[in-house]
Amino acid sequence: MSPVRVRFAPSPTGFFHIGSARTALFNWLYARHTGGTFILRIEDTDQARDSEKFLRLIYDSLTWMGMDWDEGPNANGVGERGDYGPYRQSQRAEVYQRYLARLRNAGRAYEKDGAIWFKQLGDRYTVFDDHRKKEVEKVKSDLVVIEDQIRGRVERAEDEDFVIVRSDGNPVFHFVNVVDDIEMKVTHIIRGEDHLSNTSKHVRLYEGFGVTPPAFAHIPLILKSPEMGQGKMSKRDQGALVEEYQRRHFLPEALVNYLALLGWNPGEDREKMPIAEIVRRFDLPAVNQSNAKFDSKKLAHMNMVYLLEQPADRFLALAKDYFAQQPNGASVMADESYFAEIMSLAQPKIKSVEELGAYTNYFFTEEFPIDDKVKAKVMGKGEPKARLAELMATLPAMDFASDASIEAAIKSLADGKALGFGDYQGVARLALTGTNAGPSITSIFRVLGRDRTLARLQRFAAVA
RNA sequence: GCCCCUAUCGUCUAGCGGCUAGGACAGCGGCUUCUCAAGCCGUUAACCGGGGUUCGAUUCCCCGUGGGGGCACCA
Repeated sequence: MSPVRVRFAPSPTGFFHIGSARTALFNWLYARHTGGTFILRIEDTDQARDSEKFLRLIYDSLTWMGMDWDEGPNANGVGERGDYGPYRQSQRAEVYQRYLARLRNAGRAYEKDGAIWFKQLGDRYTVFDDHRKKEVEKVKSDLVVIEDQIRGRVERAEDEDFVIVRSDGNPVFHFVNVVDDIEMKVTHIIRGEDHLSNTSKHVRLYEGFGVTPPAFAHIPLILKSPEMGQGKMSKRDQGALVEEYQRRHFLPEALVNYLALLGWNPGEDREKMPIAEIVRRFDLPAVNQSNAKFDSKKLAHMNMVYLLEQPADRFLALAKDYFAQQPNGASVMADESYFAEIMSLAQPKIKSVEELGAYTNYFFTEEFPIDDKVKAKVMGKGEPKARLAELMATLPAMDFASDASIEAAIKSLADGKALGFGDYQGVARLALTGTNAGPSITSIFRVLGRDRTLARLQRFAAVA
């Protein structure tokens, strides 16, 4: 069997959609699983809608998700690699001319209304088409049989001539897609199910060229989640674009892991897996046949699990990346070791990098807000003002060397009053952070330091 | 309207003729705990309907119904 060659063939007409990313991923996984070649081909034949900046978005998104391509344009936008180029359809006009000539010589192409049409073989008749509200010419012919790797045998009638070159001279998708797949020796076409109906056209085209079609594998589509409504996920839907996850500092490996699970199952109840294992387990027959609804909660959970297990230095890098984009980022990161200390406190507690700003805010400013609901709750129970006063009295002599020494000091204070640690924890946290959520109170004491801790307690006591 | 694909908890899914229908996310309850998370334990929840085939159908076939896609000089 010849080595596997698969391709991802986006057209740069919009933002990089999550569904496109999943199609790319399945192709990439299959190439890596089989030791084959992953080709990136740019289908930029629709000049009116294409744009250079969308091209870069495709390169960036694929790279961010870790999908490297063996052939195609270089990610920096300069030049390309591979023996079957050019890899942008806008530069392949000569190839299309050659293939058009082949079709003409075979009597399978003709001109009408200034466009060039592909000719079906068989007896002709006309019929009124309800959908298009006009008479159309049909051809009596055998059904096209598609042996799909995921869906099995699919039969479909392909009984009309169709345009392959527009009257403005630009070849259409069906034609260039098939020509390029032949020229680039693609062995497996893995694409969304929305192309299944087109496949009969493509098979006819292969026949017209006298070429055996490659294997087809039509993967299920990604649908909107129930709260988003009905139908296929579209560019306008919340969470539909890859760049959104990049912007929100998701971990790309979490997104990839989640996407791999949408329409594919590795068996053995495995879900969270390193990419090497996904590559090892992935195969076409295990891909599902029914569409999947997108679940942002499950993605968020996957992201959290990945985040929790990151080594401290990687988490710190992610945090820096995040704060670099925040308005107050520079001042927050000014003291490197202080910043690192706080990030290490935050890592086990947050669910996503984008929570970092709000979660650590009070470490970097005295202007943090006080949560009124929390305040009402904390101040309404026991004698918080008395506890606050006791804490302030104890503070000057407290040993700030470690969390343990701070904890011991507070505990002995509590013991002396026949109280518990919790009687001090809540009010101290409120005074120091303005909320009821955060790292251990002893860590907050230690990191803030004696002076700032005391000052905040005093300030709070004055207004509480 | 025509054509194609599809159908198990709310969601992602396991199941490939005989199962107490399993896992994950979400939900709910509890434990743990200095708060909040996390974690741990438990729990609610599903085979779309009707015909066949078979000793026996979630599983195979057919028909409905639901969902999705396509029917362009878009890709």
